[in-house]
Amino acid sequence: MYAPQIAPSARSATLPSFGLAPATVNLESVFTSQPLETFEAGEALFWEGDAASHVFQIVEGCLRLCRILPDGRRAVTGFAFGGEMLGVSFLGSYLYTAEVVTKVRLRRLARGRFYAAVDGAADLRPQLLARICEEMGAAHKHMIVLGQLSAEERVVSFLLSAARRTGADIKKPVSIELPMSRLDIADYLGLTIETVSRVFSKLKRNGLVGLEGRHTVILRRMRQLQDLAGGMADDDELPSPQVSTRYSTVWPN
Amino acid sequence: MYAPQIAPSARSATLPSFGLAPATVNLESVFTSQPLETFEAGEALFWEGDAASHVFQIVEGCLRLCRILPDGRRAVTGFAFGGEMLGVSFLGSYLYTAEVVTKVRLRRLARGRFYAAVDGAADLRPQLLARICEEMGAAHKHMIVLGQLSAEERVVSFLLSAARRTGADIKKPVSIELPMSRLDIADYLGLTIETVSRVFSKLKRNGLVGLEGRHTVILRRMRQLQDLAGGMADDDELPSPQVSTRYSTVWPN
DNA sequence: CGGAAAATTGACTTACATCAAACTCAGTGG
DNA sequence: CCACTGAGTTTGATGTAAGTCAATTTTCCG
Repeated sequence: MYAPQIAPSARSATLPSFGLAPATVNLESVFTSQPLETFEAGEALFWEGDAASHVFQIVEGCLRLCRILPDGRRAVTGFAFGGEMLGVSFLGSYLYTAEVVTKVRLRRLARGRFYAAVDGAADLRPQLLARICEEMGAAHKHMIVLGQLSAEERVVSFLLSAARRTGADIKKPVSIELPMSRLDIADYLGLTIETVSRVFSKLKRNGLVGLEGRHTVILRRMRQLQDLAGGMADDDELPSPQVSTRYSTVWPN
Repeated sequence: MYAPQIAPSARSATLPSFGLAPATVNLESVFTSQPLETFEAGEALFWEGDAASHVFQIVEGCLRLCRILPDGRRAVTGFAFGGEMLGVSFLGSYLYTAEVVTKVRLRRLARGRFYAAVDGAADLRPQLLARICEEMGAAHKHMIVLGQLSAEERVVSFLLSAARRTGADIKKPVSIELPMSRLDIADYLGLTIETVSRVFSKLKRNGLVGLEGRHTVILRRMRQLQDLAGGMADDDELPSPQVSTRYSTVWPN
């Protein structure tokens, strides 16, 4: 899992709904009447510790989610992209600062209104829970990456997560965009810039990836990359599509 | 936070509900008609990857929540104690194996029934969300511990989290019980047994803690311990008691 | 008690961090 | 259009926190 934020649930967007699916409404529809806002690179959507006043639906762009420790160290806890929601799983205040990496277009809704809307629609409640559960799964996975994997394993699993985000077949070479800086990646993976850079260089030297400019990586040897990921390559996207699409009014399980 | 599982919400249990609080039901009450089960040390409650069939309410005891990587490495993603719930934030299958550290007494409920019960009571829905948000906050905190803190900082922040669990005043010396083994702690903190042990010894040598047997630690110099925790000592237990107790029928914010 | 598992301690190694250049490249202005 | 600039990145040399390997020592349970 690339971003610990609520995943875009690509399936429900891309699959036709057949005759079966009664999916009357989906979570995204809650935002449809909200105006589209734009944030430029460098701006902050909200700050860690701020009262969590809104829930956001990212339409496009990339955000960096981070916290600063008292002594200045920075932890990037995740990235958020178009199609995801932000701010759903916070209690009173935001857990992190959300900063724009590349120009973001989004819709927002006051938390109270968001929850009221979801709470009022029996269809939506299980969808919200499912989203949060996905986010939880991502957080757990990242814990393991940070706690158990070597530098190389961390970087490779990051690249593979990014690849998976594209939706492309993960068996075949893919070109991925990494809009964030090396520092962002380093702070996300609990490494230094230099270490991230050295792993990139080594992967390139061994022909596993190609680097084009600062922000695009071509993953070439998918099999070998999988092997280097130390077991954090597989198992995302657990096979449970039934929740979001087909039986959307039913609680998980 | 110590355990990434849903916190016991100590306040709602200990505070009187005054006249104001209309709190008709609380989340725990959903389990009251379920029989009390017992699990002995070493048993597993469920396994990572199993279909997530039940939600558990831990009455007493301690559990270790862990995942095994393909190559045998083990990650302990958290511990669970009496008063907490387990299995709430899973989609289709359990994200980790739950193993009993010390004899556990619990009640369980089929997930479908649990969610139906919560979904049917407008009072309970915000409570469930609040619980999951707390769990999310704990997961985020642990990410930072694993990604940014030194060995000493990790161990100290672990000790302080354990101290906070006791509910005692965190300014004054406390004696804490650590029922889990050093290996469990090491795998939780992304360190080795030896490193954990060395940090314990150093803290003892410097008079910051006392060690009595394998499982009890006396925290003596709270101020200095706080300083060594590298900024992960404070800020749990965010001031948002309103959700669970006083306005329990209202969504956060 | 005795014995095995758990924990501690010590000597040594290593993966990653740190410090310090050099290089790249996207803007900007001449 | 190209030189200049500075942030971002890569590369290299060196340092160090934590890991590994290997004995002890402690604990606790029968």
